[in-house]
Amino acid sequence: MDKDKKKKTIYDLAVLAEASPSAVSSVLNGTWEKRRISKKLAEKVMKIAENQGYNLNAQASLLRRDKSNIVGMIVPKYDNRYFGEIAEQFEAMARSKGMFPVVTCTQRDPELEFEAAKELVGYQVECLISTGATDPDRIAAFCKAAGVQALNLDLPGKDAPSVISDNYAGARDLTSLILRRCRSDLGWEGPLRFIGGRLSDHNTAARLDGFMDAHKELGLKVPNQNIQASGYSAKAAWDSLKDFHPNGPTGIFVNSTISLEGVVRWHSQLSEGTENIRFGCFDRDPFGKFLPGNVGMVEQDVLQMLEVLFELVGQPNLENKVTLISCNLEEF
Amino acid sequence: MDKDKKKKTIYDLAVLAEASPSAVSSVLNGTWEKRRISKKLAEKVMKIAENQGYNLNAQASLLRRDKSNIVGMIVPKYDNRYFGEIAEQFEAMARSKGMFPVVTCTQRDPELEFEAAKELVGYQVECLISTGATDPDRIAAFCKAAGVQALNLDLPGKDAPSVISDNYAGARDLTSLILRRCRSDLGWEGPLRFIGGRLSDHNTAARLDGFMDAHKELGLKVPNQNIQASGYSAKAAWDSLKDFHPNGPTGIFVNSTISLEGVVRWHSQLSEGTENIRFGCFDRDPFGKFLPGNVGMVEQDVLQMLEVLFELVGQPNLENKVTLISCNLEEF
DNA sequence: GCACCTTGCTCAATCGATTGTGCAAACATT
DNA sequence: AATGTTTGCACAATCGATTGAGCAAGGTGC
Repeated sequence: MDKDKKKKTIYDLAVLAEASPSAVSSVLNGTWEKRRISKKLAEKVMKIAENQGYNLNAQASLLRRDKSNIVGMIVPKYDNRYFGEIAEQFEAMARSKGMFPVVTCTQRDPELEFEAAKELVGYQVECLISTGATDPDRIAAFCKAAGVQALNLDLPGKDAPSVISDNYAGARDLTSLILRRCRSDLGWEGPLRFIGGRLSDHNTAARLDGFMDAHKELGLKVPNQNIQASGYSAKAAWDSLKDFHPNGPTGIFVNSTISLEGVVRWHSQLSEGTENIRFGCFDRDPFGKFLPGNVGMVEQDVLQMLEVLFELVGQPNLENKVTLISCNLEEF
Repeated sequence: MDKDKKKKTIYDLAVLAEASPSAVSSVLNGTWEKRRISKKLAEKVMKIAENQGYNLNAQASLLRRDKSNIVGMIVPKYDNRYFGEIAEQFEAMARSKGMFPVVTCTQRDPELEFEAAKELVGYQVECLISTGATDPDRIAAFCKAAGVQALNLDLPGKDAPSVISDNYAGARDLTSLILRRCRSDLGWEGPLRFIGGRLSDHNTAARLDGFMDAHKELGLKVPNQNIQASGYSAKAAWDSLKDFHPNGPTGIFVNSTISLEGVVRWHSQLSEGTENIRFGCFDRDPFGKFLPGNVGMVEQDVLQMLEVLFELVGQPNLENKVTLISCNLEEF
């Protein structure tokens, strides 16, 4: 049964079942009734397949069929809960819909993103989802040329439908919360600092808009040097704060949990005044709640995003519009 | 160029280049010099492929070739840094070695693990890595029957080579650290509690051994009710602590960051005495350092594990032995 | 007894790339 | 000029499964 290491094929089974390969194939892929194979032969074949340890060769099967049922996704990193949950839920939902998910992680590297996209298209994905991609339009263009559906998640593009969080509203509400808590906890009015992210990226820009508007509502002006969108890394966030030794109350809007790592490090290294600091973070981490000074986190609604996304999968001729999904603000 | 949505094939290119499909194929896969195709034709074909947006059909290519260069990995969850880093680094290392990684997340569900393993084998992976698998031996048996190499990571199995952390030593050292800090910070001698994990799983058992031995070294006995390996979930950890209101100093060994979430929740909900608690956690999280009461975390050496693992990939006739990788203990 | 339908399969083409073999033309050798 | 060698490619089989078409045996109706 497992004497010879070569994989069994339908031809091997056909010999054993004294039937034709096509009969074997139709039994194994469930079309045998449609093809008028007798129940007797079907059962015989299935039994033989079972104890020969037969396993379908996906390559051969996919090559011949017109639909692959594979959905591909690229994600930038697994270093935070947000993308981790996206990947995990995406896989679960795809499987529950009878599709085969392939997720690949591209390290926020534009070239790798594109290479991975090409590879996935080579694997005949029916739909390719670019999550948080640096250049989603380049991928969308490639997909279009290959006749593959492209969708964007988390970060929008103009050449494919996009499903993203309502970053503006989430950031505005978080900013208002931090400001309110600064006033109630510290008797301080603002303005806050904005730490992390990249202004060139759509989400950071939208969040900054919300940040500014929340200040405006209270008649507050934000000085330019308070905006430090220094990138997506803990070190960058720490660097942009390390020379800041507040001599009174202060508040910070932290743009992403990865930046939060740097902010918390800075916070913990201050020699004094840490009790006079309040901050909040766009994106959630289960440990965030227990960090001193943290007044709230924005949780992006991953499930809702993916549900909306999956409604688009397989739909032809979609408009390239952006769907906004509301976030949940959790106050501590 | 992208007028008709169908993908270009080597046959399309062959017509355009006025050459044979085999010539086109060898140009595109780099064997054209060996096959004595002229540089002139090669360049012509490459140019045509370029502006026709040609992309290799992986299915067709793999069907014909003997080596797929695909390495598959199943991971249980993306809800912690450890598995996230494993997935991310695995993909990066596989790519740097010219392999194509496929990682799939199986939610700690034994059936899904097995189904996913079968699917990956159907995709002709050359090696299948079971990470933290509930039943690695079942997967290994299946792989063996299909002639596919199986390897285990994080949790060992007896039917395939395994690369895992030195859980015993890591846990022993962490336990010693917590005990030491309990004495120095709180003037309390122990014994500690052990929270999280499953005793049926090898790693929890090994860590418990280390935990017990560290106590033994100090002549401490651990009562049975101090051992609460209640599973891998924050809620389970919280449940096993929620009725515990220490009336003096106490210390906890937390087995996994997911359990830590529950422990920290319990800790934060205590009405008094939180300053008399010390804990440490097996596995690292960047926010752990800032949690009040946390004296240290064990970081598993993912890079080293993967390097050792990749040395095994592709090797025939390996012994099914377990390789232990040392952990790093970080004290706060 | 003949036409016709149903049942239960088999045949052979096909998906797109790879690769061993073969062969004509160009070139070199004596 | 005859022979051998190299160059440059094309042919056709092949990987394993899928699927439209076809065919023989058996049954039915009149």
